[in-house]
Order: sequence, then C-alpha cells, then structure tokens
Amino acid sequence: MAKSSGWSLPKARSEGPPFITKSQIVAVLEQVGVLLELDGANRFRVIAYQNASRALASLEEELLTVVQEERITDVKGIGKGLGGLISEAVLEGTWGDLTTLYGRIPPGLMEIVGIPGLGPKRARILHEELGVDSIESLKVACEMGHVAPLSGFGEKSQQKYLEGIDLLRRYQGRSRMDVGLLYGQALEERVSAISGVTRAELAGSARRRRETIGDIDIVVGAEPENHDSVIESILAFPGIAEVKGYGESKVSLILEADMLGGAVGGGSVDVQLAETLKERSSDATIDAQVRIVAPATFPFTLAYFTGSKEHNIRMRQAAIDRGLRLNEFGLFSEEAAGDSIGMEAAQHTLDCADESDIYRHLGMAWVPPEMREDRGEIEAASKGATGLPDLIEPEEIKGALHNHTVASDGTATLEEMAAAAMELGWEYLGIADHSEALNIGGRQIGVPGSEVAAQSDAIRVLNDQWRDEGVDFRLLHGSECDILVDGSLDYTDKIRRSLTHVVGSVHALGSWRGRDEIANTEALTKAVENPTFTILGHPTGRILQGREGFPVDMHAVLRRMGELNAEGELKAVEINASPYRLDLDWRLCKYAKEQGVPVCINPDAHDTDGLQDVWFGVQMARKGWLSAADVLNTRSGAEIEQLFGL
DNA sequence: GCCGTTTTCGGCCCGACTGTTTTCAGTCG
Repeated sequence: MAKSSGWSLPKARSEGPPFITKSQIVAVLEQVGVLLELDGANRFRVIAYQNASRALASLEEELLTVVQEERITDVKGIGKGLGGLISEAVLEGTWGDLTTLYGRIPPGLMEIVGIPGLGPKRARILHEELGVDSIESLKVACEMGHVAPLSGFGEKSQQKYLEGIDLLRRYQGRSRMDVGLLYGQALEERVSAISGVTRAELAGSARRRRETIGDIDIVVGAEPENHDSVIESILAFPGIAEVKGYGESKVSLILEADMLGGAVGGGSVDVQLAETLKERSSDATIDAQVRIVAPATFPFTLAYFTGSKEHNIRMRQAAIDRGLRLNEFGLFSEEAAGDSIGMEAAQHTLDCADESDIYRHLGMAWVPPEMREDRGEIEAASKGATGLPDLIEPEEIKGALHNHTVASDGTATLEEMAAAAMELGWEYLGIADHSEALNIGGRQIGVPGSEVAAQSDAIRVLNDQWRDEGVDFRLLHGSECDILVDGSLDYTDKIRRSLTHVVGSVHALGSWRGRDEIANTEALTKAVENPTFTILGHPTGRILQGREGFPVDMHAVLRRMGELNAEGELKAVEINASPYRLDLDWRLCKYAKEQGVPVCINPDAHDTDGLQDVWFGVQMARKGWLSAADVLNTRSGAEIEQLFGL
C-alpha cells in the first residue's frame, strides 16, 4: 500500500525545461487515478489516467523532445486533455487544476481503501457523512456504532471494517516473487493432493512471474459433484488466518506462515527463503483465491485468472472481432449464446483441451504466461509462432559474471564458489568483488587496489590447474567497481585494465537519490562510456519492497550503450537476479535488445547458494522477451574468453 | 479522458460474492 506521505505534487526543478521529469509525471498520473476514484469520478476517466501513466512509462523517446515537437498526443492513450497536462508540467513546471484535486482529498482516505471490502465509493460516503479521513477516525466511528446506520451499510459492514483494520496491520502488501512462489506452490501442492481434484495450477501474477506477487491464485479442475467436498478440504487446511468468503466455485482466503508447514512436497524450505521468511513479521499474511471448475472448463479459467487484466481485455476484444465471446468458462459465438450469460452461455463453448486451443481459435500462437502483459504479445502472437521469441530457459545459462568472495563481503572462497558453479554445470564464473571505495559504516568492504593483483594471481593458479586437468572451467577476474557520484569509476585505469571485466555499480544511493533524473542520467552515461566499463550492475539500485531506485532515464542510457556496441565495444546491462533486486526491470529488457545491448543475468552471489538465484533472473529475462542469444552468459566459456580478449 | 475502416458520439470486459436489499450496488479480481 502506498504511504500517505507520498501523496503530493512534485515541485518543479529550478532549471528547465524539463521542469518536471517523466518519472514524476508517471507517478502523478497513477496517483490521480486513485484520487479521482475517491472523488467519485467516472470510472472510465479513472482508467484513462491509469492507461496514460502506463503509456508514458513505456515511452522510449525522450519526453522533452516529444513534447516540444507536439507529438505527445501521438502516444496511444494520451489525448488532448492529458497531452496538455503533460506538456504544461514539462514546459512550465505547473500542474493546472490537479492542485485543487490534491487539496480536496484527504491523504488518509487512500489508506482506508486498503481495507478489504471497503472501496472508493464507500470511503467517500464515510468521509461525507461522518467526516472519516483516516484509519483512526474510521475505527472510532465503527466503535461508536456510527457506521452501521448509514444507508447501504449495516452491522456486518461495521464489524468487517474493524476486523479489516486489524488485518491491514498484518498485511504487508505485495510479496517478493520468491516469497509469493513459496506460498503459491505450497497451496498448489496441498490442493492437488485433495481427492477428486483432476488438475490444480498456480495462476495470476505468480504464474506470470511478476517481480512482486499481490495474491495467490489457484485454478482447480474437479467434477461438479466433488466441488463441495473439495471446498470443505480446502477450508480445513492449516495456515488459514481468515476465510474471506466462499461459494460453489471459489474460496477466498488469507494465508499465514503455517501454510508452509514442513510436510509440503516432502522437501525442506530452501535455506535462503527460510531466512527471507524470518524477516517478515511472524504474523504476516498473504491473500489467496482458489477457483474450482469442471475439468472441461479448466483451460478457460486458467487463462482468465492468469491475466493480466490488460492481456485479457485484448483477448476478449480479439474474440469480439470474430463474433465470439470469451469468459472464464468458455469461448463461444454470440449467436449460439443469445441472451444467456456466464456459465450458461458457455455451454455452447468451442472445445479447448488446453490454453493453446483458445489462442488458436483466436488466430494466435500460445503466449507464454510471462509475456501476458499487453506489451505487444497479442500482435506478435497473431503472426503465428514465429512472431514470438523463443524464450530463454534456465538450463541455457553457462556461467555468471558478478559474484563475491571472502575478499569483499562474500562468505565463500574462490575455490568454494568455483566448486558450486561446476556443480551447476557452468563453464565459467566471474568474480567481481567490491572495489576499494565501498565501505559501509566506516568498515572497509571493498578490495584495496593494492590487493587486486594478489587475487588475480590466485585465480591464474586455479585456472592453470583446471586447464592441466582438462576441466572446461575457468574463473574470470573482474570487479564490481563503484560508479562514483560524478560518473567516474573507482580504482586506477591501470588496475581496471588488468581485469577481464568491470561490473560498474552505484552504491552511494543517498547522493543519487537526492538529485534528479537528468543529473543521474548524465553521470551513468559517463560511466558506461569509460573504455574499461563492461557491465552495468543493478542499474537503479532498487530493493523490491524496500526502497526505490534512483531516478534515471534508463532508455537514454541503454541507447548510448547500444551506440557504443555498434562501434565495436562490449557494453552489457545486468539483470541482477537476486529476488530482492531483479534490476534491470523486465520492462526494459526488450528495449535493451532492440538497442543491441546484451543482457547479463547475474546472481550477485555472496555465498555458494546464492548462485542459484540466476533462476529468478531468467524468469525476468523471459518476461522481457529475451532469447538465449540476447543473454551474454548463455555463451560458452570459450566464447566468453574470446569476447573478453583473453 | 480516450478512441475511431460502423469516428465527433457512445462506447469503454465481465462475472462471483457480499451485504444490503426486496431487485441491486459495491467490491474484487
């Protein structure tokens, strides 16, 4: 949930244009969507603001240029009204009549709509009738019994809000992908084991491999006569904090940590995930929905609840274009359905044994779930299977180039890291310990310049040994070299030139977050232009669910890297595969590819187990439309040596 | 507020569940 403190209009930069940056406008448009809902605006107007925010976020060109050349309304989703608003913000630094909207809606109302079952319409009534403007004032109003007598409310609503306020405290918002998948797979396994269940599959944002997961969706196939008993079994699971509701076809739950209980799948929880879970407060919860349908309906329901919402809208539209109607129960002709709706209409459905049949009936190739975000996949799939990329698989990774050892802040030695990499079947492992400039809390973390040569010698000895033994494995001696505030790189030129590769990363987040997008873009561009620079490490410094990255025009940085690659240099961008980061954002992968910038999927491992995080990075690369050929570390050891001029 | 080869108006995805109703609005996904 958004914190109320962020609900204000950004101030203009002192110099410009641009007086307001693209990322600021994207955030404002998103917020205005919520504010308008609370203001009782037409819901399509609300959607228009959300769409415009999304459209602007994926604008690849520089916003200032587009505005100055009066091409802003060419962007699909931005018309005359919002185009004017955006232009005014960029060129003048003012927000027009948005100021009054922001002044009118109390920030506390934004928190209130986080309470389950309490949406913008009711929040507005509570505000108008009772002056409710915060969680606290809602609690008081409920306790005093002022809510129940309101028209449209009642005793049950009042009680539910009080319970909801308590649940809101335990609810931690979206979960990181690793945590969400853990809950999702546990629930999927438990449901699959119920007698009478023919199929059960994880759907929703977990199946689409979003970097964070909002709630768990499970689709279950079972013969109708078994639905009651299946639902009964689900309600008896351990680890259910609350049953939000259930009917013939769905169960809505709030899960707590007991859901993960040891017996699931017979396997023990991964060490790192166990650590992760410890960090969550012990009473943290995650929402889950289970849908139960007849086996023949399963593919439609799975497709529907996999989403995304945007993808589904396009799919329905494709059906309408063919005189068909698509819903979670079937795909059928308007003619056959007549006036019937829902499950009844779906009796006339075309047979679909699996999802690919649904896509086939709509003239499309099956779209991998990761790609279902309405970012061009509908158009691509309409060209047939050749229109879609052959997505990278985890097994295609042959090594990784950004990993730490005891020389900086890792916990394993060169030998231990190498052994773990060989265990994974890799042909190489790039060691990139922190550079000298990095110290945290006065403690020296990075490798002093004077000690770089010694690490180099140690690596050479190991490499010679493997070569003599005929082992196809090598360590590559790189560095995770700090990008300093002015865009220069740590260490001397001489040291950097002695390394096989330089992973340039920003660590002094405070300074970078304290200045704007334009200054940061300049500094980052300067860094990648350094001849010794090879890979841009965790490009924005974000920690998912922790802190935002620094503002930067990543499209501009990737464009510059593409130009340098065209001149024969090797500049790659990292997908930091740690589930805490997943940075480069997957939304930028396709652009990197189009600009000719290879992506390197790096685990940024600080111990031997950490190497396995590449799996998460591969999921992001798939989400970003990448094939093995687009990813640097699918190359063999020999190819990498050649690329690095060894 | 956006969009358009049925374009300047009239659409904009749609169904389940809940709690309030006595036929439906709000919320959610």
